[in-house]
Amino acid sequence: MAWTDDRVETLKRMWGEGASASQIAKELGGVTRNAVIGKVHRLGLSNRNLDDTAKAEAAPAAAPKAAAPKPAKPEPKVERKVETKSSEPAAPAVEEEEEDDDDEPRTMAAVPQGTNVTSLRKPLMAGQPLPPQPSANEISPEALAKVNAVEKTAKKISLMELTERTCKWPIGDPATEKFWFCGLPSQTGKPYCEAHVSVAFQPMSSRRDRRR
DNA sequence: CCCTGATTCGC
DNA sequence: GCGAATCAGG
Repeated sequence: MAWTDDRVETLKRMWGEGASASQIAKELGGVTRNAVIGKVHRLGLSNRNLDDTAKAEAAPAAAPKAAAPKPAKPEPKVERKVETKSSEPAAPAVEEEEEDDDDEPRTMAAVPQGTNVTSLRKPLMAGQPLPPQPSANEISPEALAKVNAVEKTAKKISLMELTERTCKWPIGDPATEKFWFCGLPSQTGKPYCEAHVSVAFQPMSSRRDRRR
C-alpha cells in the first residue's frame, strides 16, 4: 500500500496524538508498525522533542546517568508577544501555577508527559461494548466467586496499558482513584480473561426465568 | 512473553 | 522512498 496524502495525514495526526506505531499501523491497515516507524522517520517527526540546539552530546564525564530534572515541556512554539519594557532585562516569567479551586472535579490521574490528553478523553474503548458490572444477578455464584478472587490478583493496569491481550474488565469506580482494569491475560479473541469472560458472556441459560 | 521506537540496508 | 529484519530497551 502506498503512502497517500490521506494516510500520511492520519499517520501524522495519530503520531502527534501519541499513538504507538503499531496502533497507527492497525488503524491504517495494510502496513506494519515497521512501515509506520520507517515513515515517521522519513518524515522527520521521529521525536517530538529535542531542541535544535541539541548536539551537545559531550560531557559524559562526571555525569553518570543522573537525568537532569529538566522541565521537559514539549512546547510547540508559542508566539508570545510580551510587551518588554525597554529597560527591563527580561523578567523570568514565573510559572503561573493555577491552583484550581473551582468546581472542576478533575479526575485526571497522572498522564504521561508528552501525551496529548485530548486524545485520551473519550475515543478509547469505543470498540468493545463495556461489560455490565457484575450485578450479582443471574450469574452463577461460582463464576462470581471466581471473579472476586481474580480481582484480588488482577494486575490492576491502567487504561493506557490495555492491549488486545489484556483483560479489559474494569474494576472499581471510574470516578475515583480506585479504578483500574483487570489486566490478566485475555482469552485470545476475547476482550477479557477467563474469569471475566465467564461472567461477561452468559451462555444464556439461567435465563429460563418465569416463562409465561 | 508482551510491547515500544530506532536503525540498517536491500529493494 | 519503502519496510523487513534487526537491534535495544521496558
